[in-house]
Amino acid sequence: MTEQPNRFDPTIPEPAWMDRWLDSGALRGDPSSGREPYVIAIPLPNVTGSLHMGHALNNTMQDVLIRWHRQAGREAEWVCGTDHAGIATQAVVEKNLAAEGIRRADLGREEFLERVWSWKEESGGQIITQQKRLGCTLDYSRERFTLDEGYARAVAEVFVHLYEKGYIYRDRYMVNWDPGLGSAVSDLEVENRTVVDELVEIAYPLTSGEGEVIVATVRVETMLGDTAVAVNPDDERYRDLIGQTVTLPLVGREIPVIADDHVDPAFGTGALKVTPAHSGDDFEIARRHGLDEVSVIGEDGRMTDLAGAYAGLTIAEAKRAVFDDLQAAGAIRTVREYSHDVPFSHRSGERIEPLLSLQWFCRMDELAGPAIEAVRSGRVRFTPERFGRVYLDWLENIRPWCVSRQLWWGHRIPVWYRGDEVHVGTEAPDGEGWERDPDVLDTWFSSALWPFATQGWPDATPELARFYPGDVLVTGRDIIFLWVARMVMMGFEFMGDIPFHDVVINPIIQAPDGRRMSKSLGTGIDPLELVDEHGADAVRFGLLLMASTQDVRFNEQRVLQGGQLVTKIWNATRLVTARGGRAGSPAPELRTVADRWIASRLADTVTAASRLIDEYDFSKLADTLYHVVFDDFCDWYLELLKAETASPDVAGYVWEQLLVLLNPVMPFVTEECFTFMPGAEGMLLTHPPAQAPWGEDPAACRAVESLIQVTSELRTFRQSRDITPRTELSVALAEAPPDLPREELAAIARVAVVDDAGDNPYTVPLVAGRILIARDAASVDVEAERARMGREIATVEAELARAEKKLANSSFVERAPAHLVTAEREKIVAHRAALTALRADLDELNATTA
RNA sequence: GGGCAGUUAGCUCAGCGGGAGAGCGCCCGCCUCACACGCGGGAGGUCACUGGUUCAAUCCCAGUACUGCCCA
Repeated sequence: MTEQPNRFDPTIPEPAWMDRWLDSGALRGDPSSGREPYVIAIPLPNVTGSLHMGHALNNTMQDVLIRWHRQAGREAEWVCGTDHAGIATQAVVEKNLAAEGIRRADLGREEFLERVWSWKEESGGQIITQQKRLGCTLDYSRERFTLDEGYARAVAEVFVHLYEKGYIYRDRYMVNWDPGLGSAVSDLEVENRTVVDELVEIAYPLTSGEGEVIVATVRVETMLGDTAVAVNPDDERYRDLIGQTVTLPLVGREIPVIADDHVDPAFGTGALKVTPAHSGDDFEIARRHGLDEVSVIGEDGRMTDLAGAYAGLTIAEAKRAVFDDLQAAGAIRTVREYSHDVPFSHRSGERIEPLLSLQWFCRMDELAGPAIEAVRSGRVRFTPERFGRVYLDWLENIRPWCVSRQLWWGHRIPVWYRGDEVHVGTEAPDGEGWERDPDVLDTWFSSALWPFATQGWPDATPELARFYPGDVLVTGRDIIFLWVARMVMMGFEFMGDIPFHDVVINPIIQAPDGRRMSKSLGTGIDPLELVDEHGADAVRFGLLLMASTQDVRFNEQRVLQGGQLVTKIWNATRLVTARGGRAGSPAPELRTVADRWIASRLADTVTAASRLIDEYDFSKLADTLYHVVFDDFCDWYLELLKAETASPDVAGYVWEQLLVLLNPVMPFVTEECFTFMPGAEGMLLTHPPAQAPWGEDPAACRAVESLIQVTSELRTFRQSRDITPRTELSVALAEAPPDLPREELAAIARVAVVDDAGDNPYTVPLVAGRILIARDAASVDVEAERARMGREIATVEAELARAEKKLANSSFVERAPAHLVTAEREKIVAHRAALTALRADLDELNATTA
């Protein structure tokens, strides 16, 4: 064993420790070990991604869990890998190509995909390396990619199965068309933004020639595809018109006026133009009434042939032209500004174009049933609990999922066509002339299979048998619908069981100013830079401290606090070993009150830490460990050890246990320190869990609490009288708590315990009782002392008055619990005694100096 | 429009029926034989507002005002 250096540079040993953990084989879960598995599937990062603050927190939380349970003897498997991330990855490669002046279409599908694969091999998956820097003990040996061969087989299998069950179907239906992407996207990939548009009122003349109906729209160009005008059946203004027809201006089509409850009489004129092919709401109305669906806008963002004279124009051009023509025809009534919410694509940021398109959908109702029941029954539990409600609300109102995407990078839909024939299967059909569906599946379709596809499904592998279901999912609330709910649904459908029993929602860490942390806003903070600066342990600790049940602003001070703990751990190790503390020994004998106290504190901490892990309260866990190290172990126990009122073997034993407890949170410094403890064997990574075989010792705790209280009072006394810490005070403890450990007090507070504090001593009141300090009359500043005593007396008088007032309230005495009433009575006795003593002191002071 | 959070010390956050806590910052002492990246002492809060329940409310209930997020 080498000697422990004076100072610790956290960044130096980190890579070495990661290598040792990897070499140990302990990160690879062994399905044949016979131990109870503990499995976490990581929220798979995009292969294009790099580690941001959200990942850093999320991954640290998981690493704490996996390390804790690994120490506890569970067969730990933390599933590792990346997502092919269809849109994001394709976009990166397209951007690189654009720099060379090449477009995707120039290359063709095959060659483009080759480029994507080679990009993936060279530049993808950087995040895996970054996870190692954070100290994450993922099973890197089983790293998976959602587009690797086995995974692709699972995806095709799932598609075919769902198709055969009738859940997956192809339909021409209203979709969210993302013009920037040139693809449909799901409802979940759309966000509403408030925009100001021009609301135009257009007059549609009644075909009968008697009057007109005025409709309002922000999408003038879509009037070319109108197939009805709808009014509310209860709207008096239009009651007579229902059943009549109007003639569509510019187009000349005769379209009916229909009644539908969905129409809001208060909006616009109360008459709604119905464009089934280009509005979700209108589409619903049209399906209810069997109206024609006329698509006037195509997937290329241009007007179709059905738009007649406007065919080929872009949407913007058509908008202008139609408006001008309506104006010329005298059909425009009013134009005004109108603020409303419209959908935008999460992906491209462009305004969504709702249109009819032939796509693959998955019906979700049946799949949702068991997933709803799992959470309702508590088999799957959310932390914080309220997110279970969010999950249920969505599943209870679930709609079909558009699973096809018009991209190249992804799982190609396993469907082949030949004329009117359709073949759905994991393999291409026999025979000539079959063409495969060009579309790929929504990336979330494949990530929904993550918990079992990573274990070899559909093959019956040993891993699948042991590592499914997993235990915990730790993730962000933004993907409760996109991912969590779908994993539960797919888990039931294909494994017949839940994928995990706990879902822990990690908070979102905002920028220090409260804005979102984002690269584009320039508000991002790179966790790896923090690791460079402060070390991974400090960053992990700081993030955990920030991890409450609500969103928090990033606070670098928490990372600094982690850095302080790292230093403290380092130095405490030096002291413990210098005093002869060892690791690897059996539980030692407790010889002193200090020993009994720290043993009790350890027992308490082991219990608390275990409970906090079970409750996923990482912030409290970090805080608890911080305070037991700083306050209990270093501030008091090590001081008592230096004063030789505690035992080195106990110090060594307790410190080893504390290092074990701290290890899941701060793996690097604890492993490093452990190596400097004589007798230490192996790594903390696989060390047995912390033990405190003595249980709690309330008597020792009370004694040390008295010691701490009296010591603190004496320190305050010194400070207020400008008495240096080195000056020994003579203190009479006659009225101090009887269990106050005197030898310890003498050593730690630098006092001489005397029987008689002489004439006219200082009185220091305690919570219960008081101590007397001998006075050196020569050093007294009489005026200052008189003032201090006056303040002291006033404080105690106020306390006394408060207690008396409480007891004077008969309702309190009658209704409050007896122990509280008793406590107040005892306070009165103590306060009166203290007052008597203080007043006597003051009289004495006045008398001797008069 | 519906829902969910939040409003506590200068800052970031805990606490959640019986006398307000932490870390940092601030002020004052200490180079005390592990640590000055340290130790000790201290100042600093009508716990957003208004009502209600209770012997007792920062904590429970109702409402108001802001702030953030989700769904439509």
